[in-house]
Amino acid sequence: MTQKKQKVKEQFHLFLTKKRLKATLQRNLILDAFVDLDRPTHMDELYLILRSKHSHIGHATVYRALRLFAAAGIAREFSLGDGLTRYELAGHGKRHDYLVCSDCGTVTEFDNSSIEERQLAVARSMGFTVEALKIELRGVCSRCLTQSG
Amino acid sequence: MTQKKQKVKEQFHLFLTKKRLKATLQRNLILDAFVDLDRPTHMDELYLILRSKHSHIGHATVYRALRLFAAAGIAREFSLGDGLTRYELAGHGKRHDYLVCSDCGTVTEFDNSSIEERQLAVARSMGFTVEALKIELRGVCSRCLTQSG
DNA sequence: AATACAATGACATCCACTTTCATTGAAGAC
DNA sequence: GTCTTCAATGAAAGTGGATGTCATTGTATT
Repeated sequence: MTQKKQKVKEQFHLFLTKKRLKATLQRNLILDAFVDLDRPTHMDELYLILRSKHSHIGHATVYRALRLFAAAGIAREFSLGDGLTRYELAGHGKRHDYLVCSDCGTVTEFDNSSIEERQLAVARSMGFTVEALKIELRGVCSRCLTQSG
Repeated sequence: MTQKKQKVKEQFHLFLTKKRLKATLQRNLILDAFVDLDRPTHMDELYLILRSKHSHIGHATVYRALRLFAAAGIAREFSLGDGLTRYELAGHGKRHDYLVCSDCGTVTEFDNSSIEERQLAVARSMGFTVEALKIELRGVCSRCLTQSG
């Protein structure tokens, strides 16, 4: 188990204890799958991964677990406009720069700090107090480009 | 009627003629309301505006009209992750920079052309072929800040 | 005016997500 | 270790935004 995973699991169990909630088998399995995947995902993807190994997990439980992870500060909830609620491991800072492949649908993150500084400056000059910033690029990732070409 | 509105209506009727579709009373009313509002909106907002004056419009018709506007190139469809499909007048270029007020929910656009080139350069350096770019800032707009302070 | 067929709107359906509720199971009490 | 409490689970029902269905209405061409 990686150090990062260890830390996330500790954080989650601390949260459960604090709120007098229970550490169930399902929650552990879902958290493992979520951390192991290590990229932004959504309920259905996790559900399929989990069902392939453990057939006794309901989809409502996966939904509830993901919301719980968000409440625990382990995950961040976001959306890309395709109707699915997505989750990513928190702790990447406040940055939310996504590359969404319009071919395979995979979401990857990238770092764009120099540009964000200027974005924020423009917004502030309009009297807007910025709380969150999201940059979303849609296109074709290098893997899909190679395969189709 | 503004020049812009005139132009949009002409474009729409050209589209209808080309596709052998019909210019109905409802479509005209919906287009008028959409252009007059002059900011990004969604079905329900338009529906309420329209119903307050013309009780003979069904919500399915508003949905269909908005999709038609998008097909005609008059409107652009987008989402902000709140489950609503939003539409804005097209023709602002390919840029989609939104300021979303977390207090009043109003969406305003801002122009950020100097930054686009750098965004694209970063993505391309990762082997990503960019098709669309969306920047979304959440925060409190100057009007809400003044009212609450 | 007559004809053809797109558009409308009430209603049903879809889909992602949430809630309900009877049952199961985790964790503290003893 | 057993008991007790009450949160968690999962199957099924419910929500809400968006879309499909279909009989009827309305537009535009003949």
